[in-house]
Amino acid sequence: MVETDELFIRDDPIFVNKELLEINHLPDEGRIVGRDEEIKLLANAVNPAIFGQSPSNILIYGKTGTGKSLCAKHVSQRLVDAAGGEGVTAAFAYVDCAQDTTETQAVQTIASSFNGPETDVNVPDKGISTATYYKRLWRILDESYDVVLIILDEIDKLADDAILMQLSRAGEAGKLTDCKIGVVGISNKIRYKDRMDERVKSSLCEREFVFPPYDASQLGEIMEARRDAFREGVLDGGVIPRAAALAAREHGDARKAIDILRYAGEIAQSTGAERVQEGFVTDARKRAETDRFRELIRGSTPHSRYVLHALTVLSLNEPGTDGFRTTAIYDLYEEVCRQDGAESLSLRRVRDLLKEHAFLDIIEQSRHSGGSAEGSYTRHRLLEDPDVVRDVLVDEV
DNA sequence: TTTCCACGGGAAGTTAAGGCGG
DNA sequence: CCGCCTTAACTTCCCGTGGAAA
Repeated sequence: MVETDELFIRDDPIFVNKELLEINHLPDEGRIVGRDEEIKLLANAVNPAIFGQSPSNILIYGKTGTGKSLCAKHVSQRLVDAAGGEGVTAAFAYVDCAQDTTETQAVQTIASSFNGPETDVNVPDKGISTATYYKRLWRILDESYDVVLIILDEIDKLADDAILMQLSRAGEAGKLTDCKIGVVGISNKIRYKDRMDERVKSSLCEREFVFPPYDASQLGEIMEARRDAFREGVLDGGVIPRAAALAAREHGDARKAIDILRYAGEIAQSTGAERVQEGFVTDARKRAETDRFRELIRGSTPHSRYVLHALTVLSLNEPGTDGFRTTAIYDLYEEVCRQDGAESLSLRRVRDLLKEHAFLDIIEQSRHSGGSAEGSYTRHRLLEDPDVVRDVLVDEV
């Protein structure tokens, strides 16, 4: 036990184990809720690996917070353990493609995570060519493993398909002699497959799974499993059901549901309330949304925000419309620029900025055509709550 | 059918900022 | 510290698109 220092308050009146509500906290085995079927199917697809045979390559789709990464990691870990029991040396690597967007960065991450002290291969952080990273990766794999799984999370954030091509053909091309590779791609864009190279598509998508959003009762269970984060009896009975209902109605995103729960606790903390009350949930949701959105647009350029600002104003003025066309947004955008004393960018550039927002799922684009001499055009619809966007944009100045 | 029009987006070029070896 | 190279952000030019009107 750690010695207690009287100077600091150690008795948090609300939380006892707040880590349980942090985003990177992974539940233990058996605490994964409502994904039994998915886990079984995933396990089935990679099952050959425990005998040292090639596992199927997998593509997992599903919106954020549906447990994709969680299940992929969970199944991979169990596979590695099970294979060990059969005398097969297995391992898995996890790559967050949002962080390693280029081919080189991704290979580097894979190679260094498989590399151990027992190999005589050195994988430097940088300084060698992509081809060299591959060569070293193949050597590490052949020397140390019978079979490996490579999880590529947020695979749609990759700049190109090159690494998928390399990984999927490593065996055929004779780069690897002993080791087998299984690739687990994770994407939250259902349409990701459409723009994949045909050759990659056929080999990578041997098995596909779609993870549905969680429903209210599952979200409730997920939060219930983290009740230990709070001091006993502090959490009012209505809080979790209310948060679950709210989260299920909007997105079915477990991560957001847990965020809501944490913020509700923080609101109780900061207002000095003794208990976390059901009434805190609404505010907690708003804070969760605001924080998440702030994070999403953190580091974006001023003009990127002006464009968003323009679309937000339009959405607030005419709620319920199915979107606004590019030129309407551009006109208002120019106005926003003038108010801010900034020179406006070209229409061409604004089109690209809108596309970037669409990529981040901040807005949704749809093509339309028709009208006299109007040809085809794009409509843009804000996916976020306009009030949240406005709040973030306003105090971000 | 052809013409017309506003729009979409590819290609190539410019500029400023930042990292890197010497 | 300097020259060299890469990258991000943005522009300019221009061709393709698709339905309505001629």
